[in-house]
Parts: sequence; structure tokens; C-alpha cells
Amino acid sequence: MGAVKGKRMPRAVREQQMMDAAVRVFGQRGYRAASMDEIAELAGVSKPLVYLYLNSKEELFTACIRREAAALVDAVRGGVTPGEPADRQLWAGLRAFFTHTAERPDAWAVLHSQARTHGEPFAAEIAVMREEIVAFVTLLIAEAAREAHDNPLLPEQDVAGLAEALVGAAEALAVWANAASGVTAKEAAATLMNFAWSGLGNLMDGKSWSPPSR
Amino acid sequence: MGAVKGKRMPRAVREQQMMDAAVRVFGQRGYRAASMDEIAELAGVSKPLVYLYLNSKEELFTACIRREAAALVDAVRGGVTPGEPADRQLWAGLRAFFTHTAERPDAWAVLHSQARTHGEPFAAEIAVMREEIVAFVTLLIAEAAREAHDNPLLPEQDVAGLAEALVGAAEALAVWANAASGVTAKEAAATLMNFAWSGLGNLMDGKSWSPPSR
Amino acid sequence: MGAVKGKRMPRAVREQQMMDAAVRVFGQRGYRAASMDEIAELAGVSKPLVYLYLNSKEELFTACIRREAAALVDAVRGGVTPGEPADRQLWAGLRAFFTHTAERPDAWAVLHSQARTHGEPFAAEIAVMREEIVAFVTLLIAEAAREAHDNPLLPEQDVAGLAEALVGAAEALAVWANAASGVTAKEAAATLMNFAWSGLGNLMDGKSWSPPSR
Amino acid sequence: MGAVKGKRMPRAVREQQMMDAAVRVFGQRGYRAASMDEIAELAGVSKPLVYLYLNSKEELFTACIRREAAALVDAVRGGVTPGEPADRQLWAGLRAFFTHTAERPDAWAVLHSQARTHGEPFAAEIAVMREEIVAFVTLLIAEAAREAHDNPLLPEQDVAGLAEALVGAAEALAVWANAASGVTAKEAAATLMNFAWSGLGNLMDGKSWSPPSR
DNA sequence: TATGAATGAGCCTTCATTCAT
DNA sequence: TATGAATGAAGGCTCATTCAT
Repeated sequence: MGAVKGKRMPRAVREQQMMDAAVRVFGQRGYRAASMDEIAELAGVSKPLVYLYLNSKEELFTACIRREAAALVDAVRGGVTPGEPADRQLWAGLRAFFTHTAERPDAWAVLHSQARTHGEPFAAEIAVMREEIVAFVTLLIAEAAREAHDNPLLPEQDVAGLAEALVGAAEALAVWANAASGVTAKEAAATLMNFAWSGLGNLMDGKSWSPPSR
Repeated sequence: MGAVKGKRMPRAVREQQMMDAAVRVFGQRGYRAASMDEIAELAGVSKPLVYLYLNSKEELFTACIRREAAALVDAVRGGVTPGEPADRQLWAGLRAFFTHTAERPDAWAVLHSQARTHGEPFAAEIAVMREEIVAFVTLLIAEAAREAHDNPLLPEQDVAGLAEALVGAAEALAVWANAASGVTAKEAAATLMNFAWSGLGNLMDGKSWSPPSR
Repeated sequence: MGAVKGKRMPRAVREQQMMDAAVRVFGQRGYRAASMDEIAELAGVSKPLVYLYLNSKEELFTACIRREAAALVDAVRGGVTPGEPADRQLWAGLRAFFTHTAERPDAWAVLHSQARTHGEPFAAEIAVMREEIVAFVTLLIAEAAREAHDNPLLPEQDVAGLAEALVGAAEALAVWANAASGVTAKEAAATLMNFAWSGLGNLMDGKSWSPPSR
Repeated sequence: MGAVKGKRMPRAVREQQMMDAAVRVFGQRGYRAASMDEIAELAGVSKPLVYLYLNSKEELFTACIRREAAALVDAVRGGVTPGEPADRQLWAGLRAFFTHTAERPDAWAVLHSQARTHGEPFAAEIAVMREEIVAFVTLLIAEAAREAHDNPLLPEQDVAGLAEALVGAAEALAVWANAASGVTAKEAAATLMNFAWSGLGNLMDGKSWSPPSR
């Protein structure tokens, strides 16, 4: 997959090849354990060329994060049809999410595992993407509330927590599905929809769970 | 906190000091970026002593993982009163979990972020702990089903997915609460209980969400 | 001797420079006491380059052993004219041997002293070279026996011991000549020829020394 | 063999135990690769005690060399009956030598291999012992010359070389016999006597080998 | 556009050696 | 007599990064 190793290709193409290699190595070895040597070799390029195009390990990693974050967000957005009922939108988004992460496990490892565990420059990139997704989910929850009732019953702070929990659960399921093969993207999405939507439905009807008095 | 840095302490004490330092450095820097020099210095000890007692960076990391995994599991188990209704057990367990992770953020980083992203020797350790917790949650869900009805309605495979999602959501909320200070352990637990329990309740009543036909 | 220290030389050249330095340091300090730092410095190169080309201390040492063993065997073989009478061949071989060891004392130290005292990976290399030489000498002794009589009088096992003793004596004399300067290669060779050849001659005439009955 | 590990033994005994252990470890691992830790453990003693008695690794090694050198010289001297004919003395000395080196391979490795390859402090010790033995052999050769003729025919310098060669051959045979088990001390001694004595006898009769004119 | 040659810096690990009891 | 606790110093090895072509 990808262009042949041959020489003299336009910069844009070479850069993609390098980032493909980098995502693979970063995803499998981790940021620190990945070596520029291995990345260059896997890209079929000499090391100085990697530096010429991507400047440094840090920038290369950042570039990978950005590219894969954008790809993931695009996949999710692309799977959703705006205007549909909120539950169908969520369902479609989750399916797109699980499908994408299953298709690109190294990219998912980079985004979910590596970028978040290696300090500020990278964690911030992920935070941006995650906030985008959380915001999207928050919107859907709010819209669902609007669909069910005239006025949303849920205070904003609660919605934020719920969205966070939903996204977290989705992430965990993506890891789980990737590891324990046997669970398809569709099944994972269904499990989560069942879990979340029914619960949310109850919440929006005002049937919230109350902690014991003591 | 902890004994004075002074010299000549019994081995067992020194080992704990070293592991305290190691958890902090591993948690903040990550496994690869952490240097034995920094750990030794933070422990108030020379590097050779660290090697004398803990043998290698890898073994030191493993020792940290094991100690903190045991501490976390103990905290959760200790917070739960067996025999109580399943929802109260879950509530108590979640509160203990969020309290513990908030009190020891570096330990939580080690367990959740670092150990899982640095290859087999360590990921396996975490898998063991995680399975223990997932099994516990699975039991609670099954018990809840039993409490609500005479026969559990949920097939085993589904329960596994639900437990996985619940644990994943809890982990994500722990990170979220740790980062965005302002959310207490109690609030996080309440959010998750609301989210999960209501949804689960619906499921057990057979009101599951169904994907659109196409 | 050797190319200028200057920078940017082709790999093959640099490798030889490094091995020159390594032979010197290994020969003078011993395998364990030699430091890669010193070798690199003596070679006029940074340490990483040594590792880039020679991989490890062990492989570097092995490479030195192989190069110098080949050089020594070549020198001895090159000094001998096949087809000549056995005694002249032995004489020529010994002269070449003593000349070579005197010219390259560090190489001789590596082969004779260091490689044999530092465990299996290296001792095996030397064993190969030594067997080659012992075999050569064994052939000469057998040929001498054939020249002197129609049938060789010496049983094979004895010849092996004799060759071993002759080679051992030569090795000791090489060390002795290297240390107590004042003995030339020619003198050493003459001493040994006198010592050995006369004895061998007698043996082949059947005049062997017999141990006392008790 | 040797006293039980038990505590509180007189210094002299402990010292011997330590040196026993040291000879074994030095002989098998080499001077540099041997660790004081391993020696102390093998001696059944704590490391500080080794330092209390033997002061340093260097002094410990030197003490081992001296003890084993004395033991070897004593063994050879003890095997020889002064006043007997020179050939019987040499024969007896060689048998004692090969027997001793076969019985104590680690000690022989220390003397022959390790001490001579690790720099001045140690090589000097060996030189002393070796000179003693070479001198003894030199005497025997001279005496043999006296027995055979009224006046020695051999110039001193030649005798020195011959003795050196003889000792060197003996050393090589000792290594050979130790490695290739199957050769007894008696056989090794006989091989060497045959080889050497006949040659020496010829030499003393004036029948020396002459190098070709060119 | 592309690369062979080269290095400063740092890290894991080990070892001989000593202190305090 | 004997040892548990502790360290300064150094060595092997790797890595991100650059120079010169």
C-alpha cells in the first residue's frame, strides 16, 4: 500500500509516506521507544530527509497526531447525517468511530495511548480533538433532551459529565474491541447505545438515581 | 510524610521510599522518560542502592505497578460492604475508586496511562488487575439483574461489554476529574451512577435500544 | 602510519583505523580493562561511530581477533615455500612467525594472551587459528619422517603432542623475545630449530628417551 | 572440602577460605570479570570481611598468585631428588608439574593465563616464579652438559633460550592436557622428554641444526 | 531532492570500596 | 570477629540531530 519506494517523489507524497511509517512505529513502540532510524527505514528514506521535511521527532509526532485526529473526526462527522434524530446521529457516529479505530489500530494507539501519556506538547493536541468530540456528543445529548421535552431538564454541568463518560466508555470499548478480536464495530456500538441511551432516556424523564442518604 | 531522609534505614523502609519516588517520576514523566537518576535523587538515595534493592528499571516499574494495583483494588474492595444491594455496592465502589485515584494521581497515571502503553511485561500486569475489577462489576450487574427479576435477562456476552463500558467510563471520568479540578469524587460517582444505573435498569426491564433497520 | 585523522573518510578506511586502535588498546590493557572510550579516542573518532560500524565491544574484539589471526596465518604461510624439504619449510615458517609477532606486539598480545583468557566466544576463534597452525606443523613433522625413512615411525598421537609442544615453545619464545629485547627473530627461530629438529631427528631414528622403570 | 561455613573461625583459616574462593573465581572468570561479591559469597563471608583481611582486589589477587606460585614451585621441587642424573631430575620435575597443574586447573589458569595478562603488578609476580623455574631448568641443562662432557659446549645465551623454550613447551602442554582430557600427566611428560632430551643430547654432542646459507 | 558520515549527551547498569554497628 | 547499608566512579550502549556533498 502506498507508492513504491523509488526515488525522487514530490515532497507531499514523501511526507505522507514518512507519516505513515511514523504512525506505525509510534503506535507500536510508543513515542520514546520509537527511533527515528526505524521510522526512516520503514519509510524507505534516509534519516536526514525526515529531518528536512518534518524537522524533529517532536514535530513529526505532532504532525502524526494532527493528521490522525483530523482523520478520526472526519470519519465520525462523515458518518453522521445532520438533521436526523439525535439517537440515530449518535448511533451513526459511534459506528463510524468503532469502524475507524478498528481499521487503523496504530493510529488509534497513537491518539488514545501515546499522545496522552507523553507530556504537554502532545496531550494538548489530543485535548483539542477530544473536546471537539465531547462537544459534539454534548450537543447530541442536549438535542435529545430537546426532542424529548420542550425544555432541557439537565443542567449543563451534568451534561458535560455525561458526555465525558460516554466518550470514555467508547474509548475503552474501542481498545477492548481491538484487543479481544471477536467484537465487531457494530456490536460495540450497539452495546454502548443500549447502555447509554436507555440510561440517558431515564435521566431525561427525571428518573435519576439518588445516592443513599448516608 | 514518610520517614526522614536520614541515612541507614532498614531495607524494607528504603524500598518503600524508592517506590514512592518511582511512582511519582514514572507517573509524571512516563516509563521511558523517567530516569533512574531522578528516581534515586527523589528517593534521597544513591543510584546503586536502587539497583541493589530493585534490580532494574523494568523490575522497579513492575514492582510499582503491582503495589499500586493492589492498593487500588484494596481501596475499592474496602469501600464496599458485601451483601448490600447491588446499586449501593456499585455506588460505594465508585466513590472509593474516584477517591483513591484523586488522592494518588501519580499512581493512577502509572496504572492507567503508563503501564498500558509500554509493552507486554507491564500491560499484562494491568490486564490482571483490570480483569479483577471488571469481574467484580460484572458480578454486581448480574446481581442487580437477579434483584430486579427472578431470572437474569442479560446474556453473558452483553454483560461483559456493559461492564467493560462502565469501567472504561469510570476510568475516563477519573482522568477528567483529576485534570479539571472542581469535580469531586462524589460528583463523579453520582454522574456515573446516574448514567449507568438508569440505563442498566431499562435494559433489565427489556427496554433496550434498537438500531435502525438500515 | 595510516591515513590522517581528518574527517569524512569512507567506511572501510575508518573501520580499519578503529581496529588498529582497538588492537592496540586490547593488546595493552586487556579485553575487560580496555574501554570503548579509549579506543574511540585513539582512533580519532567518536564512540557512537565505533558502535555504528562495529556494533559492540564483543564484536569489535572478535573482528580484531579474526583480522590478526588471518594476518598471522598469512604471514607464516607466505614465508614458506611449499615443496621444499620439511626442515627448510619449518625454518622459514618460524622466521616468518617470529618476525610477524615482533613487528606487531599488540596483535600478538591480543591473539596469544587476551583472546585465550576471556571466555568462549573468543577462545574458540583462537582455537581455530591454532589448530590450523598445529595441523601445518604436524604435516611438516610427518613429511620429515617420510623424507628420513620410507615409513613414518611416529604414531599419530605422538606427532600431535610433538606439534603441540613445538607450537607452544614457539609461542613462549615469541613472548620472551618481545619482552627481553635483544633477541632477534632469526635467533629465536634458530634456537627453536636447534632444539626441536635435532630431537625430532633422533626420534625418527628411533633413539627415543625412555622413562626410568619406576 | 575445607571447613564448614560456620562463623567465628580464626583469621588464618578464613583467609585460606577466601583465597580458595578467589582462586576459583579468578581462574574461571578472569581478574577483571571476577567480582568481589561473587568471591565473598563463594567464601561464605560478607564482603567487608574480605576487605578487612585482604585489603583490596589487587592485593587479594596478588596473594592468590603468590600462594599458588609457591605451591607450584614446591610441588616441582618436591618431586625432584637432588643429586640424581639431570635427565631423571627433569623427568621427575615435569611429572610433578603436569600432575600439579592437572589437579588445580583454576590455580593454573590464574598463574598462566590471568596473572600474565593483567598488567604490571601481577605480571611481575609471575616473572619471579617463572625465572625461578627457568633457572632450575637452566641448571639441569648445564649439569647435563657437564655429565656428558667435561666442558659445557653450549654458550650461556643459548642455554637460556633452550630453557625458555622447554618451559614454554611444558606450559603449552599443560594447557593442552587440561583442555583435551585424555592425556595424562605421565604421557605429557614423556612426550616432552622425548622431544626435548633427544634434541638437547644432540646439541651437546655438537650435532646442531644449521640454517641454510640464504 | 537526497544521503553517507559523524557526534554530544544521556541513560542503564556494575563494581570496588567504605561506614556504622 | 563480623555484617547490613550505602556510594563515587566509570563503562557499554543508544538516540536525536547535523554536516558536507
